[in-house]
Amino acid sequence: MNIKHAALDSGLPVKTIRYYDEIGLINPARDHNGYRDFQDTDLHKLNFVAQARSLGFTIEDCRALLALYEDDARESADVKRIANLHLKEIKEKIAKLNTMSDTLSHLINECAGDDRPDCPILDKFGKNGLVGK
Amino acid sequence: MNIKHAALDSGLPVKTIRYYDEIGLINPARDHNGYRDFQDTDLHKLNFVAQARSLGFTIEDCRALLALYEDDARESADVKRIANLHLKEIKEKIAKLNTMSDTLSHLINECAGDDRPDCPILDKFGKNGLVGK
DNA sequence: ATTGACACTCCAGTCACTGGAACCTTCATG
DNA sequence: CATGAAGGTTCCAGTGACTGGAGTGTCAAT
Repeated sequence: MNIKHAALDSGLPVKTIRYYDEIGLINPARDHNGYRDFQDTDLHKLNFVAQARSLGFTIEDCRALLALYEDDARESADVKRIANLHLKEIKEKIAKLNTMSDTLSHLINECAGDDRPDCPILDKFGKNGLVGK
Repeated sequence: MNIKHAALDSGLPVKTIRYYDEIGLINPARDHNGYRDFQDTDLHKLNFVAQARSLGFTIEDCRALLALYEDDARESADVKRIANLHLKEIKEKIAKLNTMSDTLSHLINECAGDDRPDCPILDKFGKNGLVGK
């Protein structure tokens, strides 16, 4: 199976699949002409990685998860630990973005958004952090 | 005022300030010895950028906002437009992360997290996308 | 024989820094 | 005056996870 098929199957761009090969996340066989030849296990891995990436796991997480996936003697606790760490990071990101969103929404609401120069957004950026120095 | 003072004043790392100089976001004067010499306007700009960056604006956004900040003839509508675009991006990121968080939480809840290999997280990663092919 | 759609590798760029090496300046101390 | 510490400088490389492009090779069909 050629790389285009693998791309269609996994939903990943061809370029990304080549990249995953380059960094050793997958290791497809090669045809006589040098073309990658994807077996079912390769497609399986690509789908696995695509799923994990879509949930925001890093490539290194994916590497670890793939290793566990292929390890019959794995302990689900190891998987859960990685997932929980990642969930924590996601939640931290959400919290940060919510703070940004709230602050920015507030500033935007106060800005007239007309043809005059007065702007609470710029005021806030400019004056904060200098007050009291 | 030397770069360390500027760093303490703005809360930005020294390296970051040098980087902002390199990309032309600031343009501090130089002493006879080649050291950067920060004036009040430079500190002002650094604080401005630090504020904007903490709200997630890109460097190019910061450049545009700084230009507006220094333009007496600006229209607040221009500022508001940039801010609104950015807010939209933030909200999209939050939505994506919330989806990730929900999916992952669900999977984690179903995983025993013990010494046995069975793991719904890996099952989901491995089998999804292949079903029905 | 040629065309078009594939495939391949390698290099550069993205974004916003960050770390490190190698070097210079300034000031205080022995 | 030598030395050392603590500041400053530049330049280069690396981060993560791709992505775009150049230049080239292969294959099937016309």
